[in-house]
Amino acid sequence: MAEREVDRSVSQTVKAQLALRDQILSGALRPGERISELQAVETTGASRTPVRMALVRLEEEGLLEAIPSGGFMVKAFSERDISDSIELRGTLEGLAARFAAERGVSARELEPLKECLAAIDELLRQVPISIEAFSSYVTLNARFHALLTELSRSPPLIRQIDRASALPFASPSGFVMAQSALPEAQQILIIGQEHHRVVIDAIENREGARAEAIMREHARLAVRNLRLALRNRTHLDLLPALALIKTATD
Amino acid sequence: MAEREVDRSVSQTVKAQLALRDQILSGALRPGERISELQAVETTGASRTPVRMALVRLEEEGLLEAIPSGGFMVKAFSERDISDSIELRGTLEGLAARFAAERGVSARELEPLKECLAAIDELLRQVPISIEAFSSYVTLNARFHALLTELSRSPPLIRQIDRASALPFASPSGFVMAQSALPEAQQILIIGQEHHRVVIDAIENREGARAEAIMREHARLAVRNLRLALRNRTHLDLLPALALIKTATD
DNA sequence: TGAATACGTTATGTATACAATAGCGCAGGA
DNA sequence: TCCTGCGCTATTGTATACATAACGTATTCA
Repeated sequence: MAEREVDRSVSQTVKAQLALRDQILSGALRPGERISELQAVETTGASRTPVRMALVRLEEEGLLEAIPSGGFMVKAFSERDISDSIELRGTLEGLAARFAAERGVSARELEPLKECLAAIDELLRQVPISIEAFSSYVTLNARFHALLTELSRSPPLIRQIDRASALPFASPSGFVMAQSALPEAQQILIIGQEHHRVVIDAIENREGARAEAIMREHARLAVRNLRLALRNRTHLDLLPALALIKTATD
Repeated sequence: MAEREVDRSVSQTVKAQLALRDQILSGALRPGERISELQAVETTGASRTPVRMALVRLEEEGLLEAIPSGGFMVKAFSERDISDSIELRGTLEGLAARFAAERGVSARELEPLKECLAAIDELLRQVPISIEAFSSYVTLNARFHALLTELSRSPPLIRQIDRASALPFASPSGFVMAQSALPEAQQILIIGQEHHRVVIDAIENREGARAEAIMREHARLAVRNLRLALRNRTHLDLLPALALIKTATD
């Protein structure tokens, strides 16, 4: 009995939204491709009304684009769009870090951040890092960034960062593997981890400007990371642009 | 014949969205108040489906909040939320100004900005400034900021700033009058105009850091402006929080 | 008298039927 | 052979009907 209720515990709208997002981010729907409501109804199992609500939400989320004559298409992103998105998110995270530093954070609140840090340290001890470890890193890194954002205690900022991260953090993708194969990956991860360490230190010492600066630097590292990945794009040609954003921000 | 077609030229969804937004921002629906679909159907003239789509859009826009048990309510904002939103927008505009400066902008592209600047100068020559002039100022200022954002040539950033500005710039409100009555208003406007002048200069001379810094300072001015207005809140008690955000950002 | 439960009403979530429009194809004429 | 116009089809936009869940009220029992 409990098994069947799993389906009903989530609204049809949410179910449709998740299913469609997966289809987009997995590349089943390619950038530029028009999304047919009827087809979405078939693949998601929901009826047209919740599917339409999901489409509207995904449009607001930035994954879809409204077609003037009606309907939606999967949005396409240029390389510049992607790197700008990374820098954008870094700027917002910088503000969040500054807020955290200026407004003060208790040792107890920093605890989960430090645990994340330690866990990532553990992973990075592997040389070279395995694909599984890299995958764990991606999850832990996302968690670190989310926790850091929360420290700002600013609902509008948290909300905005969530929206700016919709693309960067949404997708599970094969890109992770492609990137972990790069020889430079390990170096970049180590530098990124150093940034994590510094931002915690800055927040602890209530150095707002330093906390902000390091997060922006962190984003610039991610942009370098993206460029690097794009130079080795042999693995990537078939992946949707969104998958690119994801990993480049990690 | 043409008269009736005006109604049909806009989709029911858009019509409902605009109507509901007006109701929220005008204060007809108070923060925290639940929005009844049925009531919205009556006041907007659209049927339930487009009304629901409009509600979803307004939620994504940040004006509404989903109620766990179903339905939507008008979102309420604290003073801190509002000042954070202003600083947030200033940070994004700073990034936009930096992009504009670093990426280069032609003299022709700066022309509309300078026209705005001159028009505002003209208005500020009045001492004290009239309510009508202040109202024109609000419009011109919004135009200036929109043009500046465009100069970044970064669609993701422009989009994000639009979202961050949904609250600041959306509302026509009686708050304009309340603020223009403050004796300090004129000084603040003059300082703000100086910021506008500096950012154009910085962009022209491709000084990215300076362009960014001045826009962030501009936001801090707006926050001071907000605090000032809140100290004289006699006129404001009956206005929805959103109306506050609007003017404080101008 | 107060609290708890049951029932009824109301509002939201979902599905589907209907309408309108845009795009496409075919056919006919120049 | 190409261009134009008409008509059809497919898909989206809108409306409404149905189902379900939540909230309020009233009644009953402790």
